Amino acid sequence: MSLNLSEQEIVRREALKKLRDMGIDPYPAEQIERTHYSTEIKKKFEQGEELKDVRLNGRLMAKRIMGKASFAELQDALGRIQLYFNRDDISPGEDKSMYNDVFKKLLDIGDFISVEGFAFRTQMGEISIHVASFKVLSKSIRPLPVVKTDASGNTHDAFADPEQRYRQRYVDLIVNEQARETFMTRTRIVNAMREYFNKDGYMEVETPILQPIPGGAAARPFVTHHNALDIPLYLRIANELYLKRLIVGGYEGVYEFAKDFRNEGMDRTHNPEFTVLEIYVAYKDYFWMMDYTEKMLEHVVRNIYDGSSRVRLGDMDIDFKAPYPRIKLLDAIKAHTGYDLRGMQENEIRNVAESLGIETNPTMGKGKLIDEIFGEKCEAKFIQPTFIVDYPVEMSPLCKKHRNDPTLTERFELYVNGKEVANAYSELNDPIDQRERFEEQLKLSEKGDDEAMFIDQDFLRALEYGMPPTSGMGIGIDRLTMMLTNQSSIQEVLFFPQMKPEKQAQVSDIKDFTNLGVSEAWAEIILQSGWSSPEELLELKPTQLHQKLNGIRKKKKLNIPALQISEVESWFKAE
RNA sequence: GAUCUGAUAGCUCAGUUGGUAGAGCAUCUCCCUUUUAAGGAGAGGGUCCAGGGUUCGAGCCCCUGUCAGAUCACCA
Repeated sequence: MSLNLSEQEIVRREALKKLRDMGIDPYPAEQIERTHYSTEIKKKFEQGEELKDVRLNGRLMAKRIMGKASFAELQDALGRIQLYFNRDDISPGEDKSMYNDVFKKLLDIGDFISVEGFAFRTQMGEISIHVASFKVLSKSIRPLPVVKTDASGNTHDAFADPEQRYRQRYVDLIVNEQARETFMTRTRIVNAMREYFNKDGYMEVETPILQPIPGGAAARPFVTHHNALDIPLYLRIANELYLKRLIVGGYEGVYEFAKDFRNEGMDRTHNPEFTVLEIYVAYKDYFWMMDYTEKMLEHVVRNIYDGSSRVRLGDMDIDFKAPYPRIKLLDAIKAHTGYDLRGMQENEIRNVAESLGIETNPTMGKGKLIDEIFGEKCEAKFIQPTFIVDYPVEMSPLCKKHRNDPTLTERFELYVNGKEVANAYSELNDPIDQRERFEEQLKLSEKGDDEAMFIDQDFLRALEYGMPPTSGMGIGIDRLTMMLTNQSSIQEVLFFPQMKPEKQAQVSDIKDFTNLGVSEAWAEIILQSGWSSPEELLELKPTQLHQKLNGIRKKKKLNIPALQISEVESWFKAE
C-alpha cells in the first residue's frame, strides 16, 4: 500500500478509520429522502413559510468554526445554503463527540452529509439551517480545490486550469457553478428543440453510427473493423442519407440528435466527436425550412433566456427574433468584395480568388473556390442571424438544383456572429441527377480532393423508389450551445472533450519489487526514489543499480544494511 | 502540422546576476456561541513536468521530450 499519498489524503483516510471506530458507517447503504433543496428553503423562507423539521442532502463545501458554534455550507444540485451547527444542540448530553470530533475534526470539505433542522435568518441576514442532527452519507478522501467568492463577487483561488478542468470535469462541476450552468443550458437547448419538433408531430429516430459507407458529408472518417463480418466499418460523419431513406419509407418528418465523428484536427472549435441535429420534412422546400428554422431558434432562445430573444455574446448583442434577412451567396460576395462571379468560368473565379489574396490549388473546383472566397471575405461580416442562400451546384452534391437557375442549388446556411450555425437544402430527390452528382464527386476525388463524397449505391436505390419533395436541415449543437452560452471554445460545452492520454499513474506497489526478491525496506526506498516499475529498475546494469541504491542509502543516511552485489544480481535472475 | 507561451505544496501563484525553495487558501494543534474570502496564535507539507548538458553549484541558462493554452493552417 505505497500509494504516495499527500498529507491531506492520509489525514482523511485516518478520519475515515476513526468514524468506523466510533461506529459511524462513512458509506451507509440506506436511502435518505430530502424534504427540500437548498434553493427551495431560501425561496420559501423568503415568502414567510415556517420551515421546521426539514432535511437536506448535499456536499459540504465550507466550514467556519468558531469554538462552540460553527457555520458550514451545503451544496446540492440546485445551489448552496449555509448551515449553523451549535455544540449543545448537536450534542445535548454530556458526550460532545458528535460536535467536537465528528463535525469539527472528522468531516471534511467534499463530504456528503444529510442534515435535519429548521430554517432561520442569521444576524448577518443570511437564510440558514439550524442543524439539530446530521449524518455522514459519503466520505471524501481526496481534497477538493477550495474556491471562494467574496462579497463583491470576486473569485479567489479559482480552479481555472483548462487541462485539469477538462480532464477532471467532475471537479470542475463541483467547484465551478458557471460550468454546471453551461451544461444545464445545453440540455435546455436540446429539450426546447425536441419539444418544438414533437409538437409538430415529427418523429425522433436513431440511425446507424457504424456505417459501411461514410456518406452525407465531406470529411475524413474513423475506420474500425467488424470481426464476425470481416469488413471495415466507419464511424458516421453524417446521418443524412439514412434519414432520407426513412422519408422514402413513408415517414413525413424525422429528426435525430446525432453524434458524428470526423478524423480531423482538434482545436477550440473542433472535437473528434460532436453533436448535430438533423431534421427532414416531406412536401417542404428550403423556403419553408428557413421560416421553420428561424421560428424554432427564436423559441429556443426565448426558452433559455426567460422570454428574451436577445443573447449577449462577447461585446455583441444578438437578436434571434424572426425573421432573418436572406441574402444570395453571390450577392454577398459581390457586396463584400466588389466581384460579381455570376457566369464566370472556373479559371476566372480562380483569378478573382488570387487577386483577393486567397491561396488556391489545382484540386479546387469552382464550388470550393467560391466557398473559399465567401469563407475568407464575407462569413465574418454576418453578426446578426442571416440566411445565405443559393449555393453553386458544385458545392452541394445532395441538394436539389435551383428551380430558376440550374447552376445553383436550393440551399441555405444560417450565419450568426460570423459563424455557420445551420445548413439546409431542398433535398435532391431526382435519382438520375443524384447519381451524376456522385460521379462528379468521384472525379474530384480522383483529382486529389480527399474529402469528396463516396457513392452510396443503396441510397441511390432508395431514391429510385421515389422520395417526396423534402427539405432537410442540420444544426451543430455544440456550436449553437457555445453561441448561446457565450463560450469561445467547444471544450467548454462538452462534458468530456477529447484529450491526449494522461501519463499513466504509477501502478506498481511494493509487492512487484518484493516478488523479485527485494527486501521490503529496499522496495519502499526504490518506489520513493522514483522507479515506477520493476521493468524500469532492471533496465540498468546490476552494478550500476547496486551503486545507485547504496548511494541513496548513504545520501539519506538510511539505517538499513548496505546491498551486496550478489543480492542485486539475484533480482535480475528472478525476472 | 507550424509558431509562441506555460508546467513550482491539495488549489491559486511568487521566486532577484545561477548561491539553503516562498506566500495566500486548504491541512494539523490551540483560542473563539450568529460567522461568511470569519478572525487570532503556532506547526507540518515539495520528484520545482521528464531526461540530458553547462557549472564548484541549476527552479532559473542550453538541448530533447511530454502535456496544456494561444495564434495560424484544415474542418463543422
